[in-house]
Amino acid sequence: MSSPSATGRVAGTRRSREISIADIARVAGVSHTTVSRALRDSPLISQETRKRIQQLALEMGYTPNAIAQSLQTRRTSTVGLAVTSIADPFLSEVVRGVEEVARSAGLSVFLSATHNDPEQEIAVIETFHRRRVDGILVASSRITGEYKQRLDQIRVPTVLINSQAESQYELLHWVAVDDLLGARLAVEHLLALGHRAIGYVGTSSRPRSCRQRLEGYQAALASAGLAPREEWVTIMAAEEASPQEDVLCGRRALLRQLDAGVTAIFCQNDMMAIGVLMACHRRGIAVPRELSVVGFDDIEMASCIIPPLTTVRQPRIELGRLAMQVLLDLLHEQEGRNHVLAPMLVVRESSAPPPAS
Amino acid sequence: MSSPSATGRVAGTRRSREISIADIARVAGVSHTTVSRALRDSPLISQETRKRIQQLALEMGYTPNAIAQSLQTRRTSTVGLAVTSIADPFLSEVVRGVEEVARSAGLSVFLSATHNDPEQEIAVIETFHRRRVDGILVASSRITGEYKQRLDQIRVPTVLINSQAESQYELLHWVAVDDLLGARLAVEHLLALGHRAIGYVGTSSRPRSCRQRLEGYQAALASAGLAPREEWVTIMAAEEASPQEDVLCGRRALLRQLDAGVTAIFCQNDMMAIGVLMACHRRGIAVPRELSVVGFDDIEMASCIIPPLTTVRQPRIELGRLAMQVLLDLLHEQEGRNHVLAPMLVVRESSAPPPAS
DNA sequence: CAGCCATTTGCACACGTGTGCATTGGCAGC
DNA sequence: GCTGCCAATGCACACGTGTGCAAATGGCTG
Repeated sequence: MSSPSATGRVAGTRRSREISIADIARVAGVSHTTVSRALRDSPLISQETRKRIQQLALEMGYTPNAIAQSLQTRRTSTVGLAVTSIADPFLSEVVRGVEEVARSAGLSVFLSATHNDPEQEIAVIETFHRRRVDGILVASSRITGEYKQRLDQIRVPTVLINSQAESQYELLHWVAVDDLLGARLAVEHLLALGHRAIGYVGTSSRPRSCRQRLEGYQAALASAGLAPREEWVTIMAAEEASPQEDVLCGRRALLRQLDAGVTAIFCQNDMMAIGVLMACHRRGIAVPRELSVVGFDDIEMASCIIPPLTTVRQPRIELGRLAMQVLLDLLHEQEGRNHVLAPMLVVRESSAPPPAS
Repeated sequence: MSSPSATGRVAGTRRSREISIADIARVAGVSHTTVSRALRDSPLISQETRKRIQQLALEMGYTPNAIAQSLQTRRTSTVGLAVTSIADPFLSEVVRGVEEVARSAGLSVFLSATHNDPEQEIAVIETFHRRRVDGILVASSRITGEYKQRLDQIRVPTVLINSQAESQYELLHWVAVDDLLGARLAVEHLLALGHRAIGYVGTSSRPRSCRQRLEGYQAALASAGLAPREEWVTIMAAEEASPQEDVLCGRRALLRQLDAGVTAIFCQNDMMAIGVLMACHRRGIAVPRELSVVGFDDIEMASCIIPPLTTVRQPRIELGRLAMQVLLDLLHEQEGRNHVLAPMLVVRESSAPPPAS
């Protein structure tokens, strides 16, 4: 599969030591103190020497050693971002938002994947701590209660994004989308179209959003005077929280939903909805004529597939930006405010009135 | 849009100093030297005190300070990864592969976006250097010749992934997919189906892969004894290298391609192909009956859309893994071998014989 | 019993930068 | 000329960890 081609120059000549302020000091005939101050534009240093030293630093190709600075100042200007899956289209946008804000604030971002495994999540956070990040962001966290006290001990400002842990914790900050509202918007849309038998397809890999969206679904049905039937709800068992897995869950769920006799399906997320659509395509079921399908998230793909998916839009980039903003506030010793973002219904072409029976 | 909800505990109680090996030494009644050695399992320390100190460290909740370690050892166990766009489905997988290998080697990854802007790419690399990363990975690099000498000065092991820079540079290492071969596979597939008027749609935002795929396209046509016509080739001007932009380019390109009278279109990547498909959908053109469309990359979405896209699969995760592996070799003072990965044709349902005219 | 060696521990310095305080030199005011 | 003040610079230490070398201890051998 792979073929060697060119061979780069061997890294034999060991990387010579980087030049430091001491080197500049030697050349300039001053102390390293003066250089340090000159480079930071300290008013203690005369305009003249300041310019001279800055010029010299430039000529010598000096790059400040952030490691040494961090050790001294006890701030690394670094944050850790833990996500369940890097290739998840939903999380990609969140990461993008985080990086965007972090970068403009002069912070660098460590990215690590947890694969939806609490153990790995803890390991990732410990690594972040070891590297003395100034703050930590965790998307779809599944940290359990027993680890909370360790987090308390570490005492690094932490913000959770759409936490999947069932128990909240007053020490942690968070940013999340209102799942309950989103689910209600979706189901009310289907009800308004005339559907009466509406199914819900969720996954156990994200327990909290699954439960909350289920509750929103049930609330909407109840408001319409409908008693939700047990067989309308399909929760697929899954450990991994990957797009592939979600699609598979969606595909597998279709049969059960059809057996339950629903005319519309509300899915926990877009990938599962796409799985349902693919299964429909395979079985020759016309969407939305015979069956309506609604997703959740509004990932890029939702508008690209055929039929374009009716879904609930989560402000994904905004979620990342906001989480990073909250973390910035915490780093500036301000109190961090938690946020609940409102999702939005996006009607496309995968939903329509039920077939006249 | 957002509503404040709970208010977290104010971070007022300033994070007390982390405990250090000196603290452990004090409690254990030994010197910090002994603690340092004991924690690193040095044979210089007696089994007994080693155990005792390790136990103590555990009880006191000690976490080694990687910053201080880095300053001392001059290795940060850190790599920088620069990508043009974080939310790009192609790059997401590459990032995933990189992170996977890096993590299993005990390295942490800094992630930064360059937005396909050489200036920002340089700034990102400078930041990585300031943080003294052990190595740098750049996906879709656009670094120009004049910056090369600066890179030479920095002297950080660097590996390029699918570099878009036209001029190669012997000091840098790289991993790439064989664009020329991929394009030939795609076009030969269309030729085998009977197409004779085949178009090419590319974008100027990734000049190198655009050129190479164009060359592969031309080579395939030439091999079939066809003289490629100028109007069959559409290169869309674009600065940004984002999925959205690519889709737009694809949509806009369709008209020109139809005017040129082609019966099949080979696109520089899947997002552009999706753009073409969407434009077809809008104009009521049936794919593949009236027009065949072939993409490049084989992103997740390619198999989810309707019709499922015929495309050229790039081993994306493998690309990331391999790049990181080459970097690891370089870090271990071994010579780094450059690699060319072979892409693979994936035939789905967006390609078929041309309509009988 | 002296001397040697192995084992275990600590001293002191290094990594590169930031900063409180002391020091130096120049100049104005008396 | 002396004093006081201000501007400019340097000394020395700190941040937390790793390591070469010296030192202490104890056991063993000649």
